Amino acid sequence: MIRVEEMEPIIIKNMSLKQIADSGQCFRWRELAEGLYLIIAMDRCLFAAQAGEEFRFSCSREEFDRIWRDYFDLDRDYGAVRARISPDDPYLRCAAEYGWGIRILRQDLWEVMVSFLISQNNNIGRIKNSIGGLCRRYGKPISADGHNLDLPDGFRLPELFAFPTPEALSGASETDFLALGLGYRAKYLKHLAESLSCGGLSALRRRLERADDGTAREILMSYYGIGRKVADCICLFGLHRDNMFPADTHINKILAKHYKDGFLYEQYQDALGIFQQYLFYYDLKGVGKE
DNA sequence: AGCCAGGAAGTCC
DNA sequence: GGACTTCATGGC
Repeated sequence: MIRVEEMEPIIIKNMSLKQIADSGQCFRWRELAEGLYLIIAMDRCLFAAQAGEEFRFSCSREEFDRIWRDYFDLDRDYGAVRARISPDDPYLRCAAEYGWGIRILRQDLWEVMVSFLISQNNNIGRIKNSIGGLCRRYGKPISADGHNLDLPDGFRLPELFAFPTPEALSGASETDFLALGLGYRAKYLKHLAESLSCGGLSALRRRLERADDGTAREILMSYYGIGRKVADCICLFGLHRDNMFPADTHINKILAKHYKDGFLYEQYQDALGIFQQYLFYYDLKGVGKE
């Protein structure tokens, strides 16, 4: 068993590493062992171990408070959010109870854009493979030095790579992306990487930050290959706009089946994205059917 | 073999 | 504005 013991263990409620890893919002977490995850984000790596509400992290306390507390969205009380679900909404209550440990991570905007561009009409396993390939080919190596890990004999850590920059990806061709299994999305990524290279990403970020939700969606949809659903995913997962409610095949199926009389969009304002994740995960795991 | 996967663009009307 | 088709590709 691998031991992670740099920090004193801390207690976190309403968080399940396994549920987050399986929730389809991030595609690069890796389960190294039961309850132990390797997380790469923001050009850093982190080893995280969970036993009940007790968590151990491989970074210093200072780094955790400065970087990862925000990444895990720990300043939001998800228990209070769940308590807002209407008593007359039994399906969402069940979904939220099932996915009690899901949180909306504060991920890097560019990584989210690329990830959900690739996600369209695709399955999560293949999305993970494609993104993993992109990082191996075009991402900068990351070191796990400084992380205090007690590794069992013979255990070898995988090579770690940062998510590739727009500039790194714009150097690749559509054929290169096809070889990584991107399919027809290869040309979308080629366009996106080129238009956001050389300062384009920073400019976009600034525009999005001062745009309202509708405008942010429109800006994102103006890019080749980004439609309504992907734009909403980028707003939710890349900009942490918790009132966005991306409707994919799972959500549409749920709405048609269990919400023929409507969904409480107004009442659930500014928590819609979290509730969407509960519903998505519930259906993804096959619990919510029938 | 056909259908599905965290859909979007193109092409009709 | 819709409805319908096409787009890659692996898994079941």
